[in-house]
Amino acid sequence: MKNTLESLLAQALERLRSDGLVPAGAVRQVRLTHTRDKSHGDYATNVALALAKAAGMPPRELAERIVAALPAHPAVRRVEVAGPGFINFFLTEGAHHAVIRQVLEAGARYGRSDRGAGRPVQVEFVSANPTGPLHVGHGRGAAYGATVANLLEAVGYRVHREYYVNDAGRQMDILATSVWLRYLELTGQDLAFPSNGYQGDYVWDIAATLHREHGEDYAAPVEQVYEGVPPDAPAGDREAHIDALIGRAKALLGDIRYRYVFDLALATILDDIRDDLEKFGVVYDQWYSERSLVERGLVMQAVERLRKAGHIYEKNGALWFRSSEFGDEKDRVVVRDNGQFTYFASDIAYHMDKIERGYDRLVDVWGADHHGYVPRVKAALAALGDDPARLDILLVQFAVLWRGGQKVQMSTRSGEFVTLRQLRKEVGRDAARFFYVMRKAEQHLDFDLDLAKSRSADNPVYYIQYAHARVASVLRQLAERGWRFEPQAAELARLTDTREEDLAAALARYPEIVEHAALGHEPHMLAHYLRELAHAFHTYYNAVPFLVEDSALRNARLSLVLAVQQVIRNGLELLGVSAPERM
RNA sequence: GCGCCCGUAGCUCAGCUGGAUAGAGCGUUGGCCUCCGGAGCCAAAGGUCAGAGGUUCGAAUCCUCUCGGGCGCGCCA
Repeated sequence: MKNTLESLLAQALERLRSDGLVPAGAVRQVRLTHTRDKSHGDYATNVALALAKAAGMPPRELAERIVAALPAHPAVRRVEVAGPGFINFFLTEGAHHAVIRQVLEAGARYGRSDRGAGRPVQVEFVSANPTGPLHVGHGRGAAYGATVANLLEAVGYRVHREYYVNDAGRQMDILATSVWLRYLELTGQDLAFPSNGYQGDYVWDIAATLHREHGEDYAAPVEQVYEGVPPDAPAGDREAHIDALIGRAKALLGDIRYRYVFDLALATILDDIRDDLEKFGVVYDQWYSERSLVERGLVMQAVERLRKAGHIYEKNGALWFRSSEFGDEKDRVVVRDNGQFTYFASDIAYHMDKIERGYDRLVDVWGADHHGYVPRVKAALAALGDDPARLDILLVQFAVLWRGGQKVQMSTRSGEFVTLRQLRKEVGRDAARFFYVMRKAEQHLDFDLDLAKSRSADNPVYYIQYAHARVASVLRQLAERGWRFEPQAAELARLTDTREEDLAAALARYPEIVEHAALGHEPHMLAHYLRELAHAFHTYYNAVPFLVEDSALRNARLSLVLAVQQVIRNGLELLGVSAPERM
């Protein structure tokens, strides 16, 4: 409907343009919105206000001219100029009700569009280091990224979901060494575990696997391991300490055995993360290995490309990328004085590769604490000759958990509630997925665990799901009374109650909500919409009986209610939340 | 110090990219089932949109400054 009206307006403006009244390009100014107040009709536009100056006439007068030039349309009952120069559209009753049949006919497809025209988009999200289980902080990135991906798909993009696996850095060496040290402890030796090592129980678990499957094959005397290693903090430097231990692990194990421990740790943790996300309803098309970037020489190629383009220089024995010429606040090292690539160098290569894989748009979902990193990645794309505007970096603020009116401490040490797995176990997948995307991404999120678990109206997830289940229940009642839903028998024109009109209007808005949420990367809009729709439904349910003797009216009301159910189901599907038939 | 995000009802937040009288939920107060699921509904009270300037027909929304909160500023990943 909205599109129809927009095209009518475009035609009107085109006529006025050929009369020389409005400038070329005016059509792009067309912006149609739903009215908040019913006395302003169903849709309104402010084009006349926006174009008044360029047209050189008062807004109201221009509005009148536009209305006069507007082609007639059967769904439009009346068009009027109001206020300072708004043009308000009033639709016919039939137009209001038409959406009900549209929803029922389109079913699961209702709300989807081909706006993206199948263009390929890559969405990269979570990408947490595989050095431990997913933290509750990663959960928001997971829920948000997955929902943004779903939304983009719904509006017609071809979406590729990707997880970038940082399997090549120093953190992974620390993990492998931590596992090996725990393994040495399992062989019965005592040692002082490094303060900088990974302390979690999962490290013990991996070490136990190694011990169970390979006995003492990976053992070495602790005295040899620690011989000549500089002291740990607080007496010494913890970084130097752990680096020396990594070196010792590599030396004593040799390349092959070290790599085995490393890969065992990586595979175990990655399996855990994959499983965790799958149970959270988050599935990837690809897990992209940083190590593969290095091994294929892509990192070297990326640096070489920058060098050839004249954006690399040497200083203090290191290679620097002149990112400050592309909007970054300072230049950045890509190759350290010890010859190793920095993490940033891999990231340049990774984004170069993304572009080369032919995506139209790139979406990165990052934790907001990485925001300082945005300019340098964009700078790299620009320096490589690509358009940085093709990359959208979406920053997600942290979530703070609350229980019993208190902030939940989330330190690894306290052993309190830290993993996504635990969160899922406590509040369930549906509540977790919904709560994570309830707020816009750049807003800090207060995640109320008690509320997420409560089964009441206070809890928006249950409130929405309950509306869906209630419709299912109505259908069960229908069958018990020996009736069936007969859509052909429905006389939609009988739906004249204001609550029925409100519901139909809400249904008509759904495709626009999806499009808006998708293009703006704002899943919270869909979450809010569904709550409003559920509210309109509950109000209707309480006020009007559906299962009445009058077949034409009964089937009309059932049509409306089933359409509501369909839209709730479609919306929840995009959010990754289930739509139960009974609760 | 510099940069990014945020500041809207007692609390948690929306506000459709500058529109018409700023909206929800919770909480508070008062109501509603012999009827399709009370995990529900209705109503009332509650606002200097942090503050001050500016831009214009029109600002919670855009610009500048001030105040307050969060985060970030490595040859770490």
